[in-house]
Amino acid sequence: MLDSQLVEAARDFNRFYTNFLGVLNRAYLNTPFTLTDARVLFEVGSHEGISPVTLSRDLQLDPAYLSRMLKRFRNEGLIETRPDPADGRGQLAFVTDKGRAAFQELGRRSNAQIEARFNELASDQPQRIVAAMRTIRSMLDPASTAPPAIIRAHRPGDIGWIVQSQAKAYTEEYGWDMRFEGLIAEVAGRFLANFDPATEHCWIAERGGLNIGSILVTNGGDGVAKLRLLHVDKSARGLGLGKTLVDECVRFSRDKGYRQISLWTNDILHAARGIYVRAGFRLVSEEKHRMFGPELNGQTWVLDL
Amino acid sequence: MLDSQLVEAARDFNRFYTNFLGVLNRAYLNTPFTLTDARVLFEVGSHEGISPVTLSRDLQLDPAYLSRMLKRFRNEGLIETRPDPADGRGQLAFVTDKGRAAFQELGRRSNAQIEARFNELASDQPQRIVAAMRTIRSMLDPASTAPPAIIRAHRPGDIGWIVQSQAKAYTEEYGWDMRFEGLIAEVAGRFLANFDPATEHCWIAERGGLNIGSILVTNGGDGVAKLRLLHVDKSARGLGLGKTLVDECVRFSRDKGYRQISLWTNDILHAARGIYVRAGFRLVSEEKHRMFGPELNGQTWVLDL
DNA sequence: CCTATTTGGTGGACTGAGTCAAATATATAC
DNA sequence: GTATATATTTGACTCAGTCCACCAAATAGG
Repeated sequence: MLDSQLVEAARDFNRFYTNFLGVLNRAYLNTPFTLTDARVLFEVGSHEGISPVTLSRDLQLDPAYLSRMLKRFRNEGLIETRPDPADGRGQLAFVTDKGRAAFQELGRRSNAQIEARFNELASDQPQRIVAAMRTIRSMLDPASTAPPAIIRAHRPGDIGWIVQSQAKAYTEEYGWDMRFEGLIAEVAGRFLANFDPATEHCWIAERGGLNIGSILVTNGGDGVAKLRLLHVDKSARGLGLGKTLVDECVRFSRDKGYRQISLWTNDILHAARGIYVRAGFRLVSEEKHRMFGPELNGQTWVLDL
Repeated sequence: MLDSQLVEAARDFNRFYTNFLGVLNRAYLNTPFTLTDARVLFEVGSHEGISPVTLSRDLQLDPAYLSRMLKRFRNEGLIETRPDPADGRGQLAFVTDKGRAAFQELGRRSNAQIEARFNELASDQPQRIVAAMRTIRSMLDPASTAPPAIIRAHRPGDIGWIVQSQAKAYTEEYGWDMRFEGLIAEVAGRFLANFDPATEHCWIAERGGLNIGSILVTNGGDGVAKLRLLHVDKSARGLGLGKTLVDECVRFSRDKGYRQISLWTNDILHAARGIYVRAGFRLVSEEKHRMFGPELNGQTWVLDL
């Protein structure tokens, strides 16, 4: 059965990760806290006003054990508890300043451990690991919500990411050949080489430290802004990110005094075309080409500002 | 720092997975074994003839504790130990039939737990989870970093990877600014755009599906081959990969009838310089520049073929 | 060859993390 | 009002895991 292999593999991973976490959790050996202490402190610190029941349910701890632990923390001045005004039986836990300091110190140690691990890895491995972790988590824990996407200016490495992610995506999805990667690498390279912050910009959409989308505006001269390299990673489609990115470009171009935005795309990229249409672009020319292997319909769209 | 979000995300996953494993491990509650018992029994069962030292190292257990545990297992007829013929101090542990039965029963329970989880998921989710688990494992488990490095021609996405990994590395290590990324993106883009397989080549060093190094030869005209974009990821340094890549380029250039190879580098890249020197390159010119921010010593090296 | 040091394994003694059962007080259901 | 469920606490216990000291065999150094 196919399933049994998967189960076996998952079990194997669990054994491995049990060991791995065991090693990481040794970090607490130099502190006065046990792993469980740390988990509780962390939970109280990050959900102020949490009740012991919730705590014991979330962390799977014996209420008696937890009660004593909270008492200890109270005596050590790490937390405070107040009666729950809404329920005479319950109470709410808060960290004191001292508790917060301890909790942040634990966080720092924990981060340092992981950072040390990540530093031993190849440059793009941490991102892949985190992406994989997110995959697992999103499936095993449907309640977990993806962190919100943010849009920011480009940073070192981002331009390479744009080239790589788009090259891979279009090769896989449409069978384009490497000339496409060559084209975007050149476009991206020229953008950086002649970058004029006053009239040009690159936006990267990022979610939880992972890049998920990109777009850029370059100065085409003659009052025309060129919109280029719009792309949204397939893991982030359907969120309206493409529209947001395009809107951002339009707003930027208008602010900077361009009179028109133009862009070049290919008709098979339906999702992108929909975005352009809704943003008010109009198709001005179209020609068949074979620049990337398969026969394509190249299109030029413009928007007057 | 750039990485802090990733670290945070990894820590978050670890917290989640600690809980998750905690729940799964409740499977042992109905058996006479603790989680640690089960881990040891599993390890002995799947590595017959394993020695207690190895066991205590692999599972991070106190040798005294383990010794007592093995004694208990021996008394209960679950395992047998024989003296190690190769080392009078050591011993080797084997499971008995009864032990094997117990160990398989534990495996069944464990599988059942995971199966139950998987059954609640959509049809393709288990596969994706397992794939993600493999990703994580292959990167975090040093033992599985074993696969040898291979060197191959470039494929879609590789050029973007070159740009990204080098931009990140040189920004972090030497503080170069984004103009550097622009330069290499342009170089890489032009390479692909005008790619002539008869006289040019790109090599990617890969290990276990991950890119770890690159180099390329372009036609500089006039019988001169240009060696460009040599880079080895920090996770793969010290393996002689740089040398191998350069040698490959030299051989290729000789085969293709070039009369000389030339390259441009910066003197602070000591490791690279060592490789060039050993390959027989000689320094022909040098000039200070500030192309990437900090003041650098650009150098041109050549090798007559 | 003898001596010093390291490594594999074991027993004694302890501790404290975590469990189980019972008690108290408040809330909710009918 | 009674009955039952929920939140928290206290008492009493146990056993998983640790620390230290020791023995026996192996290895290293002179």
